[in-house]
Amino acid sequence: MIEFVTLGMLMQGKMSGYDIKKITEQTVGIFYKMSYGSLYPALKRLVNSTFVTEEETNDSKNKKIYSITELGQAHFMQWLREPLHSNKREYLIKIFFYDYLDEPTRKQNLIAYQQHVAHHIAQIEAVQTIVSKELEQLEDKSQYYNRVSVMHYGLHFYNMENEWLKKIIDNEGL
Amino acid sequence: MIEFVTLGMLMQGKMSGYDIKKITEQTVGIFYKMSYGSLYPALKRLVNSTFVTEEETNDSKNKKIYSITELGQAHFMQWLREPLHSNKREYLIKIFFYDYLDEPTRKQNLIAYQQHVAHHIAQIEAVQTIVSKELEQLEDKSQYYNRVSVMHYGLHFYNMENEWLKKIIDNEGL
DNA sequence: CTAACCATGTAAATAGTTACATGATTAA
DNA sequence: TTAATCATGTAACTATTTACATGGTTAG
Repeated sequence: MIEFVTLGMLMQGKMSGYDIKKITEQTVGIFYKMSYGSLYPALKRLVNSTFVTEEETNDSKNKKIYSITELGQAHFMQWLREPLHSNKREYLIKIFFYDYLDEPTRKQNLIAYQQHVAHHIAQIEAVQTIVSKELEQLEDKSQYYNRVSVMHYGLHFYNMENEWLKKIIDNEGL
Repeated sequence: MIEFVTLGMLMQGKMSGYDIKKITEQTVGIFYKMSYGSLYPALKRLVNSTFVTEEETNDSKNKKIYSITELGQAHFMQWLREPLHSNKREYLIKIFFYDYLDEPTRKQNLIAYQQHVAHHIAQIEAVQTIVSKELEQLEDKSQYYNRVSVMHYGLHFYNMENEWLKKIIDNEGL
């Protein structure tokens, strides 16, 4: 994961490890945390696999500038083209970089993802129907208030995602 | 994390590891994935620390029934009382178990969490103002469409959370 | 009788955090 | 001159996934 975020950040130009972390924080920092303890080893791995090159500045600041290679770009683009899968919010990182992706693939992947979301909504709604019937037969419903509220959260969450996806699929807003 | 989810599930009664996983899937499965590879070692650790006891059924099914001890309950409740912190959706797991928590602490923690959410919203809105000004000066705004959309996602997400929290703080809905 | 489900577990790999360690530069 | 920021890195730890391995029970 961190490798692709790093490659994605390097797509806009060469920079130091420190800068990669700073820009990551400023852009996708709300839902993706990057620590130096994972970033620097990742950069080393990326250099070893020739997806990235390292050049040392011999000026006073002893920093290293990383650039993405053509191989690295190809590797990144391959990852970007793959279908969005919902775990760990990786999809949001990918969508963040979707300006690099061609429109047909972008649309295709977003629609496929939206179908997953729609499926989740249908699933929760089905459970909700069963649960609300079961709750009716109980005297003390308040005993399950928080449990049921978390189920509602799921519904709110996926509905929000669905609305958002609908908009961006049609390139609305901005 | 898995220890507390496990303890939480055992709060409603004794059951097998298999059942713990099944119930976890059925309830918080949308945002928390539990695998046997983490569950069984966790159960072993919980038994070692006397938070849970294990009894073997000597019938045909060779299963083990786990029960939460008083010490385990105290340990779980201590965790539950702690402030909600937003990383990794742990807060949703906690809120799911909030029917076990006393109302004042529940309300206090939810309000504190809502303030974090409000802070995030303010932060994104501030960034949005700067970004939209910067975008105005560019000819090709569409180049940043997806990046900006992900920022909007953040706003939608936190607004959804804020609305949801507002409702459950006042014990509305159900 | 066989497929789906019940049931438990380990080993290796993956991924990442946290704490530590160091030192230069810049703005107040 | 001192606090903040720039800058890089390692080691130990924590947590979890994935794949493998095994075998019993139940419903159609």
